[in-house]
Amino acid sequence: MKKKLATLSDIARQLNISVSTVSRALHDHPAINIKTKKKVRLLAEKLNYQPNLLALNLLNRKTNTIGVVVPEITSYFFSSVINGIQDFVNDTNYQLIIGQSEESCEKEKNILQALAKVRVDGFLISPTSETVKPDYYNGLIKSGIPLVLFDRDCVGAKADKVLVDDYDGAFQAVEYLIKTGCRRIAHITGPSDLSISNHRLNGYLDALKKYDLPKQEHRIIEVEGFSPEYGVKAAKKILESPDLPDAIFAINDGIAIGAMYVIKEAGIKIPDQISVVGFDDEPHSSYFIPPLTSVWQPVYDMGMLSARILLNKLSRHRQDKSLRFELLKPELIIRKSSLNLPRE
Amino acid sequence: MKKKLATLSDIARQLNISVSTVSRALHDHPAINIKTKKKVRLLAEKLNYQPNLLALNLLNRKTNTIGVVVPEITSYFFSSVINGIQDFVNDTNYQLIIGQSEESCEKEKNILQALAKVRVDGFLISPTSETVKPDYYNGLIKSGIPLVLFDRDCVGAKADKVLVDDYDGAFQAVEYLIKTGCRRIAHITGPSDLSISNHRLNGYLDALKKYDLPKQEHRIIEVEGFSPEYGVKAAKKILESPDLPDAIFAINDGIAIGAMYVIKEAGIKIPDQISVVGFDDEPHSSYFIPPLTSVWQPVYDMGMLSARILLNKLSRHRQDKSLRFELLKPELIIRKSSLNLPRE
DNA sequence: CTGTTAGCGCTTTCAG
DNA sequence: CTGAAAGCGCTAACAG
Repeated sequence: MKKKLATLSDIARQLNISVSTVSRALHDHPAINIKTKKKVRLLAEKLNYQPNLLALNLLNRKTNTIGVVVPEITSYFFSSVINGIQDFVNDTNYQLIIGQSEESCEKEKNILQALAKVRVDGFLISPTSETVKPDYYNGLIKSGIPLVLFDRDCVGAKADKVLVDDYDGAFQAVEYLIKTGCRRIAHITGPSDLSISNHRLNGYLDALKKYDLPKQEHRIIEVEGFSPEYGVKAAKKILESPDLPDAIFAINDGIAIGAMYVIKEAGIKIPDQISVVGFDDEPHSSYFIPPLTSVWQPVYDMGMLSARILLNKLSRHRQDKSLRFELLKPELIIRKSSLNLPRE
Repeated sequence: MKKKLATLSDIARQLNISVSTVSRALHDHPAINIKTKKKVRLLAEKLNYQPNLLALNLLNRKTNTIGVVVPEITSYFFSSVINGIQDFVNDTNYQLIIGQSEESCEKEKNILQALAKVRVDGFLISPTSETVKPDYYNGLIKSGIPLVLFDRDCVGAKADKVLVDDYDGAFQAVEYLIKTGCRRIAHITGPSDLSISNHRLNGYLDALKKYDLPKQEHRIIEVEGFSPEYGVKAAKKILESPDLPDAIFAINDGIAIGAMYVIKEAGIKIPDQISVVGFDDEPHSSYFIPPLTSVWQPVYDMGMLSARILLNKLSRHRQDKSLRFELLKPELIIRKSSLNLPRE
């Protein structure tokens, strides 16, 4: 049933010339008679000839595809990064193959293995929250497949990296809260294995330190996931305590949104009684009431840049060993879920 | 620099046997000496031999990849469908290549063309809002690449289809609004070329008709996009009119959220003065205050089912001409952005 | 200007 | 039980 598409030799046979002539004609090789070219082109058109990329790939030992592996695709964050990657790659002749690790280290490994088998030319990876050791990554690199890590770091991986300065984002957010008068600032942090959790936590702690505010263990709540239901849980725990905070800095918008929900339901006023700040600046966040103050990250750019770096590396034949480490700057977007900064 | 992986002939040479023997040994061919098998296996292991899929693909004229083309990947809706597809495909040896048409018919065509060139075995497509004519789809099908359409229909396409009963979802929503006492129900509809827009609009109209409520043109507002900002625009237009509605049924949650924002800002009470109902039941929707009533769709199942149908078709050698048409049932999830249904 | 040949890595007859 | 050879579709070096 499978219809066979026309091949070079089909054309060659019908025209009584050799395959190589046909190939050359189609590639506009200078040393080919104009008339022959025309003949070939015409027939190719008529037969709807499509070069068989499989053959080319085999010949070139190159597939012009790159593998993108992210923890999940449904979050605004990762899908936007992928968008950036796509848009960059669109202007090239590369294709994307996308895999989801679902935060499972083993799944990630399987995907990587499978994609290596189909001979992707390179990888764009955001590690799972379980991924601790860089061994497998380094194995891939050693076997000749370049790889760039984005958003999440994996220390020890000998790869290019494109990260966001999470520490700085968190610091900005918390410093801002302090400047607006908040003194009892709670933090909802993420899984402690995750680089971004730690960086944001450190930003939070250092901001407190800078203003001589004490670190209070009971104000730091850890959640295992990033969706609103975890925020709900965390916020309930916070509200149970008699010692209410006057601000909550959440690891991301999903958590912040869940928290806001609980707080508002409890009749507590945002931001008058409690300020709330998130991270990611998701598109819906500005439509809550009050609109959520959040740390914006250059997600799209992160995708673009990662792709650019990978393709760049791919195009250089002589592998240069230098590794790029890019740290993109986040930006605090102030909305009404936090107090106004009094003019200084 | 590109490290060459071990090939069959590498193994053959080192063992002083022929490639075919190696190939057979690795495939556990019955007619091969056990000792030879062991030798071969051992060396293959040691050399970390990986079969070259490119060669296999060329040989089999099959790539074991399927192309997924959606308007966008950043929306919860499509990324969840993709999730379903992924999960189904994971248990097979197929890979996914994902493309975004960005609602542009031309872009879609380009992607389809590119993916056909890399010889994907089949397509899973959700047409753009511009796509009207099924010609290109039918061309692909005729050329031997099977294709299933999901979520959005394209009349005339000779493909399997997996759709959601949008008409029914809309009807449920509006009937419910009527039963809770709403009489002046506005509808924010989507691009009129889009099948889902029309089906939902028709559901809305027929529900009105069933209860002898007049169709009022000025209560039907069309938007060109699905994100909150369009909802904001539409809601502002609605609020400008002196003749306020007592309910708004929005084409999707994004629009509903934008509308809710404007309404609440205007000091109008939801649901006391205006009920709001969306479509899609996005994960954030239940965390707004009031939580958004919405029509849930079996997105994940839609992905699963589409993939199942495609792979099924791919596995049958003799193409059976029968086309499947699946209409999945949506479900109204009642929350507090609409009035309670009085017990009947 | 054009044809012949070899080879990318693998499977599969066809012969031993 | 094993090997030789052909072929998937294409390109490129080498001859004319």
